[in-house]
Amino acid sequence: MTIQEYTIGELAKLAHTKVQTIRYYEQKTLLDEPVRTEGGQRRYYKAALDKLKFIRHGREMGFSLDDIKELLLLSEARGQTCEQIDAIANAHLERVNSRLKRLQSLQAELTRMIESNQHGEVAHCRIIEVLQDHTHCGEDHGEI
Amino acid sequence: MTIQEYTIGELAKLAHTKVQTIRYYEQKTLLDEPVRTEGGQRRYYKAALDKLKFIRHGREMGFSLDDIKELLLLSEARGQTCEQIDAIANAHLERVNSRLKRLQSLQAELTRMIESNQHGEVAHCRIIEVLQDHTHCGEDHGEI
DNA sequence: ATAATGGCTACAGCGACTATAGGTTCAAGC
DNA sequence: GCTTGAACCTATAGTCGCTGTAGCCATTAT
Repeated sequence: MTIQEYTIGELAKLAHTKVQTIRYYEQKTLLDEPVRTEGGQRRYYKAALDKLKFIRHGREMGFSLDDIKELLLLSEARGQTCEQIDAIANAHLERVNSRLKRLQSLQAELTRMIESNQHGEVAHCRIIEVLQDHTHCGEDHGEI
Repeated sequence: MTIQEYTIGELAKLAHTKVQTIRYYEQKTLLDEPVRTEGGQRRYYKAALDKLKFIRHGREMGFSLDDIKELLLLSEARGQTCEQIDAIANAHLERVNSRLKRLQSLQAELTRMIESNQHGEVAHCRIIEVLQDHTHCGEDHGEI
């Protein structure tokens, strides 16, 4: 009985990723270089699948690849406190919070703009007016 | 008395943009090619400033450059109804709404994860646990 | 033995900028 | 008129996180 190996395609399917994405993560050193067949094809063990799932889950939660790289490192440093991990997660939450605020005021402004439109001629289109003149806006809005 | 001209740097300042961004918009044909001095430097009239402000305002509201290009075109087609303009704005609002939803559930999940953390050793770090195992999540979350 | 499938590398492209290098032009002060 | 320095010019590469392509090679099933 030999231990189970996966091809890159199987790994991709199991982690709901694309093959290229896996190779990209390897290039960015988030995934270790796997063993290769004599012909040069990648073969993975289950540990790689776990790591890949960790990365994908982190991405789904909006962490950057750099954040995830550090989280992976820290997660292997057992025995220490998880202060740093907490800090990364909190910093990310703050970014999400501020994006949320901006998106909410953006939504309000778009809704207001669209609702006040009279659907008449372009010459009196409220949407164009608002875009032309910032003072029509009720709030300040930064980037998205 | 001659009509007022702006250098690219003045235009940038007035529209709170960077000089490179203006050249980028010209390259992407959102801004017309301006007149040039004998030495080859760009000189702008006020119409270009208005257009640039329109573009910036659209970007702040999250419209893509392609959307803005079309909005600019439509805004100059006076006499027609603004159905198409309305459609672009509504499509954008829908994108904003769905991004908002995803971001809200992401925020909830991040908050839950961080709050349930015991701040102990990495071996028992709840944040790492959640990232390792998707079943810890209360909700499905797509991309950001 | 062959064909189908899947793997390999290397590179280009997305969107909306931003930054850099290496050179030229302009406006102001002397 | 001359010099200086700031602002301008073009062209190109980099950002982030992938995704897609081209042209070739390996593996597996029949």
